[in-house]
Amino acid sequence: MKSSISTTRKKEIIEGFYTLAREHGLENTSIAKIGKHLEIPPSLIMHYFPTKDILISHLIDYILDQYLKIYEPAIQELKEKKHADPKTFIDKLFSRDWNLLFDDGVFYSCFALIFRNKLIRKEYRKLHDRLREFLKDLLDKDENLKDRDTKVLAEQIFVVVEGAYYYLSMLDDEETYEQKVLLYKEQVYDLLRK
Amino acid sequence: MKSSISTTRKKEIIEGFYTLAREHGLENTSIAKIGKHLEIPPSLIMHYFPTKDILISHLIDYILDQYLKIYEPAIQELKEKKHADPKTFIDKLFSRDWNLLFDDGVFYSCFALIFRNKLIRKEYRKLHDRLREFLKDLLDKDENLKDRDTKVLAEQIFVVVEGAYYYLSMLDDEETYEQKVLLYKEQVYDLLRK
DNA sequence: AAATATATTGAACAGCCATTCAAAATTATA
DNA sequence: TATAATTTTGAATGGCTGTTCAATATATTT
Repeated sequence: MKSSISTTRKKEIIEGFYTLAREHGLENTSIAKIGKHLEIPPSLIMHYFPTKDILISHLIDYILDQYLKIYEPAIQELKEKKHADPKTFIDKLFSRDWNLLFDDGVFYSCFALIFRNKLIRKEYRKLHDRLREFLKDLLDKDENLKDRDTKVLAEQIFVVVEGAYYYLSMLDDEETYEQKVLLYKEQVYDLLRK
Repeated sequence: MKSSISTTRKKEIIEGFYTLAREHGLENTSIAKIGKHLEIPPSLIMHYFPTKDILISHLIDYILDQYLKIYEPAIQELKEKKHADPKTFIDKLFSRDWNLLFDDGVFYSCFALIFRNKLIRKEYRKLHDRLREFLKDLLDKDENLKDRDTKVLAEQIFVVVEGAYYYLSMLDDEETYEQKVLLYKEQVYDLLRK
């Protein structure tokens, strides 16, 4: 129980930060605004996060954690089965409910920070490498792929997924969106059966 | 000649903005700082760009223009030839000198704005669609691809390219970088000969 | 040369920014 | 219950933000 107030307050602050960043953008979210949102003085935020840089780096931890959590159910589900069909996972990757859980705006705003902050860059890299490794493990369970280089394959799949979401986020038209998703999904399937 | 001072000043301001954004980040670049950098009062900047939003939207025009310019030599060169080898173009896409001409940090910072600004989103989309259309035209000149859906193919290629650069920007290690580039390039080649 | 339009200056603005600090309230420890 | 540690408050800071405005300088048109 010791110092659990501290823990929950920190969590509360980060989540408030995330909420406001999602609504008004990362660059428009100040410590004072977070304070007002949570009905606490800004000095309390500074008490737990001595500088804004530190606050931001914790926001990034939170975001990357959330990002990973989206994969988690699929990961869990598929770990239990001995041999799983990667297609189930691919479908999840491209399913709509994914994006509903996660705000790409904040994600890319934070991503833009990797170019001037080595630590943030490393954190992003670590996350992406972990996802690739998981997919590799998954592919290794598929007998059809047993003579394939699954590490390379996992990488190629994620490159398509990441490029897909990058481009998809520019689209306004629902119909076009769905149509492109199908296309990219097919592209990943092709990689699997190559 | 009429009102050419206005034109060059505007250009100067935008380029100064870009330079500072590249150095210190978009969110850390203020009108006052641009003024100091160019040795002009901030009010002169406001004279040409009435609000910061307008200034930013012009920066984005500039960036997307630059982005397109990277492709231009290749586009020009290949347009002249009647039937061109797409591989030459792909190689250019993955060549190192590309990134030297362009700052991904500013590009992705601006990209993050598409999520809360429909106009910016549209501009980004337009650029990416133009590049896809160009590549399609290029692929259409290749006889080996004459029974392929080149529009789809161009899209698939760019998805790999964009996903590749997204992931590559997280890497610190030069050697790993080069190795991944080869891998992604191979992935695009596979699409061509599929 | 006068009148008009454009370009540039510099000072000033309120409002927000991250951050500091000392004091108070609350909780845990002895 | 006294002491110590943690949590919370509220007021204050200087510096930076985008923006306004009236005045001046320079260039263009009449």
